[in-house]
Amino acid sequence: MKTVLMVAEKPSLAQSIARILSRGSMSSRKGLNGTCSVHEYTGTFTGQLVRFKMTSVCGHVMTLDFLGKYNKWDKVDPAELFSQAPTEKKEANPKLNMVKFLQVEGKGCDYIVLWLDCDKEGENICFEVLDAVLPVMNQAHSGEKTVFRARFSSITDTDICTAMVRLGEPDHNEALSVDARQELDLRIGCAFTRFQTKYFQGKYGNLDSSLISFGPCQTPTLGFCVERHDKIQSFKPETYWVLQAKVDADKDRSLLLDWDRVRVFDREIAQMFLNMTKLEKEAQVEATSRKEKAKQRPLALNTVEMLRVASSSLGMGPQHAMQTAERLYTQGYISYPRTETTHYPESFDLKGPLRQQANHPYWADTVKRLLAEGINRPRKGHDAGDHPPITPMKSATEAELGGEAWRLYEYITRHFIATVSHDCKYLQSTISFRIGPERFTCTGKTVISPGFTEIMPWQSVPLEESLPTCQRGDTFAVAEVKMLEKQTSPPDYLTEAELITLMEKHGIGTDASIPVHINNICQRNYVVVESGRRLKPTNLGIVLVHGYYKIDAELVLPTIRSAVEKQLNLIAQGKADYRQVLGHTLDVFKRKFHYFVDSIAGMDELMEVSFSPLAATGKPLSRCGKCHRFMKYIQAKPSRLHCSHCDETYTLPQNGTIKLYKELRCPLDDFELVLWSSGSRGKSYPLCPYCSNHPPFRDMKKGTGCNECTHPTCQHSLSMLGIGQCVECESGVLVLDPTSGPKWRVACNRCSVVAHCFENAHRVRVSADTCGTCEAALLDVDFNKARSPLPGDGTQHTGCVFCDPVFQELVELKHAASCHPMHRGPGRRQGRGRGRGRKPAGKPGTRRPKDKMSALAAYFV
DNA sequence: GCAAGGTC
Repeated sequence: MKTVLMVAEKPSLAQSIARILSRGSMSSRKGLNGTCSVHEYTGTFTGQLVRFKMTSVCGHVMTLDFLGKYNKWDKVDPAELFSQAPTEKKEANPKLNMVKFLQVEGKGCDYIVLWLDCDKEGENICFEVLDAVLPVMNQAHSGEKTVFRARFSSITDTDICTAMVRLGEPDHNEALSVDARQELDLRIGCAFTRFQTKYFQGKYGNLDSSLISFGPCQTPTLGFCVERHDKIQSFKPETYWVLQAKVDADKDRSLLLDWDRVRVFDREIAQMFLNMTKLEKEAQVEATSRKEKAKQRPLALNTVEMLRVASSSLGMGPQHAMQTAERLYTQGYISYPRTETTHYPESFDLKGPLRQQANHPYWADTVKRLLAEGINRPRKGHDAGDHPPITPMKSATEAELGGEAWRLYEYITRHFIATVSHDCKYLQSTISFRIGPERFTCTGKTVISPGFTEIMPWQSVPLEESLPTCQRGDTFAVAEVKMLEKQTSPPDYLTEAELITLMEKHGIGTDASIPVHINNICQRNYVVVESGRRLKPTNLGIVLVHGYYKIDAELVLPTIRSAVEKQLNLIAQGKADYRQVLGHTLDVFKRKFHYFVDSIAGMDELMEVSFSPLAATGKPLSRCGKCHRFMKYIQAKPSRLHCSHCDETYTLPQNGTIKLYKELRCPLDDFELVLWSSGSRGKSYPLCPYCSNHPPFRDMKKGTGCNECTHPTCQHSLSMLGIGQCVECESGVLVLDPTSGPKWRVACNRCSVVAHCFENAHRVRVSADTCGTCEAALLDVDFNKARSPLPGDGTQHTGCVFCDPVFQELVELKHAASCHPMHRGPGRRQGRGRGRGRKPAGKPGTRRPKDKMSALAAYFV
């Protein structure tokens, strides 16, 4: 029997589609990566009985990057990234092992049906899948078609079944347009980012961002925030005047009337109108009207609307809201949360999900009434052909979900119920008055039936006292006419919700990536989130945007994306050649880049005003090995040491504190050593600022400390303080932390493993001798006489931390505090001794011992 | 260390 491989874009879709096509009779198993499942069933395909294997990828299989050597920032001129630097496709998520997985499942299959999402990205993924799978599939008989594309616009039985009988072919042009986008984004984004970062980090000490990034989505996103900031800054308040009249309605009630002229900006004119009206005793009713109006029930919920409401009403940032929604989805509480569609498919079962909510403690009454009286037909929304709108999938309580997840679920559910509720109906009454020659109006709203506002109370029409009944010609006594002086007020900073709307409107990002771009500009410290989730640009953000405006406004305008996308669409439609469009667009941006580099002084002038030069930043800390003057320690991200005399900057490891290390010097370059530590429960090690930036030995990596240095005799080096191979990671060595006493620590120089040992010992040294069993270096330990754990009155003991029975009791394995609990190994019990790294006595392990002697040997080779 | 796009 022949086999048909079918591939969807995500595991959830593979399951839904397989369930539809197999009519529920499939057998499922997990794939080798543990994430994707394979659903199998038999059926007919091109008139023959076949075995179907339905599975999925997880989004893109491949990602684009430069060849390795072009990722070295200090060796490559960013200008080279536009053309010379070659790119390669790498596996997008190596942990998922997607290529291998596809090949295992695809091996021996005869046909392939591609069920990827029906957008350009999906079309591109089709070819990523084919690249992986075609080489291992059975060879086609001559002329037989083996590759098929299923095109569907919703995940409904009819759509999926129709797609299956009308299979087409994947569209190469659409896929190519995505290849072009990837390459443009990569080359342009990286070139500008590297140039800006290096240029400004090399000049200023307090930028407070370790990366000055640029991108065709993130930069316009920042642009919106700064545009609002500029409007606020340049706002000049204007004074205006308003007439306000009050008439007596009943004996104890008065009505406030609005002036039909709304406001005037000339005081004398306002005064004139006041003079014409203030002596009038009566207000005459000129007209009355009563209109029934409706406030529309909401459209079905899509992603961006959910993110807007989450930000503005629930106070949840888009990134966080999306994570919460994803969790609700994987736990089965809501439907797929990434969709642009606001229209329920015709076959969508609205009553099913509604019935599930019929006993919910919060909205049972509303739901029961809807079910009894009949639901309202939802409004016609937009069908993007991706996924149905976001709806609840099962009932849940606050106690069950807790906190944030509950609040988002509650909103999604209330929104869903609202979409099948009736519109809110209210009566709008208007009375038009004349006082002297001036006209005034009074309007009031009274609710006829609340409709959906019952379940979305925050949308309800505010309760007002109804207007008095009257008719044309009636008169009311004027109680007061007065003139109010007011001022126009500036707009406030952009809210996240407004920003999302702007991004959506200009096509910046997609429903899935909008939260990422907003998060980016926060993380880069271009904007900060203020109260009410308003985004206030920082000095850095403002200077960048103003700089772009000065040099080349197109770099920050929202049109930068749409202009490129227009070109890409030509590729997709087969109207333009992929190579030509790519080459042309790269050429345009290469020119822009060179112009930007040549004009950078224009942006620098703005930087100077807000930021201090390196030489004027930081506090003197340690001495330079070249000039022996003090270098300044710059704490702001990225932390570094700067020697203003030599005009050199040495970067330091991030996310920790730096102190002077006893004024000790590196024997190689005479730089004073500093001590890096990662907080009280973490690790610490000395490092030489020069060696860390210019590793002296072949096997020492950039950015590392003395605990990775293979200097044969320096007392701080790995050679002198290293004990043995790490118990958990492959390449690390456990190194004694010489500063850690009296709570002595031995820490891995690569991973987060830390062993706490010999509390209260007053001296610990690494001996030149090694353990006969495991080849680790022995430790020489002196204990305090009063608190010695040694038998008898002994204060001195030499032994192996892993094998010595006395020491084993005194060693406890832990992970540095910064390590996430998820990645922690098994508990402390395993920590005694060498854990899984331990090898049986007398049998040398397969792994080369990385002890002192072997490290030395490696160095002398 | 960089972009934006999928998805987990």
